[in-house]
Amino acid sequence: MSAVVTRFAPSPTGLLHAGNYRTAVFAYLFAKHYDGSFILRIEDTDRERSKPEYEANILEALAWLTLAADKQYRQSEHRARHRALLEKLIADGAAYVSKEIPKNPGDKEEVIRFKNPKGAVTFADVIRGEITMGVSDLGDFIIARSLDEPIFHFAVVVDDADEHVTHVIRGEDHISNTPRQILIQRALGFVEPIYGHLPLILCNDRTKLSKRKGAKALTEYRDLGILPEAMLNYLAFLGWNPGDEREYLSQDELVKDFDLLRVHKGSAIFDETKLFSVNQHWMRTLSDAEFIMRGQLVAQDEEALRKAIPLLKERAHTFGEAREMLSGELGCLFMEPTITRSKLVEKEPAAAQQAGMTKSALEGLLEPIKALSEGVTAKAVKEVVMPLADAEETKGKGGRGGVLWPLRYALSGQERSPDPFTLIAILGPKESISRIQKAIAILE
RNA sequence: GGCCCUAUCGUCUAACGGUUAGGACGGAAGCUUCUCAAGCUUUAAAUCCGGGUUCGAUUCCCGGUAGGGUCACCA
Repeated sequence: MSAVVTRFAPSPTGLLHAGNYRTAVFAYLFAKHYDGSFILRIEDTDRERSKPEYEANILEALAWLTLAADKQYRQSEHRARHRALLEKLIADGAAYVSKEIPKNPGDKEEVIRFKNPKGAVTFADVIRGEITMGVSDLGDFIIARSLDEPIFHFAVVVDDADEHVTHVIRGEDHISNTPRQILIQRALGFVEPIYGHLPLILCNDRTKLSKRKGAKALTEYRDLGILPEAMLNYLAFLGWNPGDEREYLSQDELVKDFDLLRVHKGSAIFDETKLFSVNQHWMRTLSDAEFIMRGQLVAQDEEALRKAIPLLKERAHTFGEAREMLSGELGCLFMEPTITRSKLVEKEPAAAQQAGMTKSALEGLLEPIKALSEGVTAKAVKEVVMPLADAEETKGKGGRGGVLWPLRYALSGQERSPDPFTLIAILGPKESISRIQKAIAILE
């Protein structure tokens, strides 16, 4: 049995989205699972619409997803071969030059049509079983605009045969193209590859994913701070699963377990929320150093940044979000916050508006915190501070919150933030004292 | 409209005739807790409908219905 060869054949006529790349993922995983090869063919036969920047984007996206092609070429490089076979088909009488009345601007007055043998074509699809389609209605379909301008159907058939592609793995939207391609194959005497038509990836409205409907280019997710291993994992699980209850698989594991036979027939909706949650999982598997590097995280205080990583790991779903947090809700770790008196005394019982209780609570924290050493852990801080807060609670003066709220607010300047123990551990006792003293000053 | 494909919780899916129809994401509740986040626990939530076949259908067959794809001198 010959080695498995699959291909991904995008046309560089736009930015490709997750649905397009899911096809690449499956073709890649299938080939690699069987130790075969994966070919990238840029289908640039449409000279008008093909653009170098789109091709560059495809290359970038594939590299990001770590889907390495064993071979890569542009379809236009095979023009001579296409021309030769077109001539052969015409010589054989299987195709002919046809005079046309141009219907649209750009239409040729002469094209090459394939002589349709009529009848029906049946082919086997690994995912769907046998499919039979009548072919008469197609008429003598066009296979080239001229000897040097083959149309998709023709170029695909020739290239797949020449590259010894054994499995044509592509989207379900190609099912109706398959019969005419098989007709061309037969006329050329090529062996028929095995087909596997993947279910489509849909938008929320259940129609084919498309840029027009707001589907992001795959590279946008990269820019948002999605990890390639997360995207790969998520994409692989759209229409496939390993058959057990594992949800997070690495590329190696995917290659090991992937099989076309377990691919679904029904289409799936692309769910960004789930993608983000998968991404969070993969972010959490990173070491703190990797997290900083791969997330391209920067902060004035590198030491504080390092200490803030665990916080980011529990909060951020993407690196973009992590970067925002560093200057947003976690900004207090790097910059002194501005605080207001009214927020500071928010937990003060209504009876005592003089802020006296808050002030004394903060003052009571000064000495114990001062006694802490630099590099103290959040747990150790809690052991010192919590008893003080508990004491307030037993005195019935507003509970722990009477101490913890002003403390946390003095340190963070935020209504919502990590707990004060963690804050002190990251800021260090010295900076913490400084902030608490400023809060006390406001209450004078 | 013709042709083709498809159909399990809101979403991704498991269950190759026999399960209390399982898991994950999301949701809700509780615990924890000064807040947020996380974590832990609990919970709601599905076999499109109708016929067959069978002792027994999510599963096999047929018919509906619904959704999708495709009908270019694009790919």
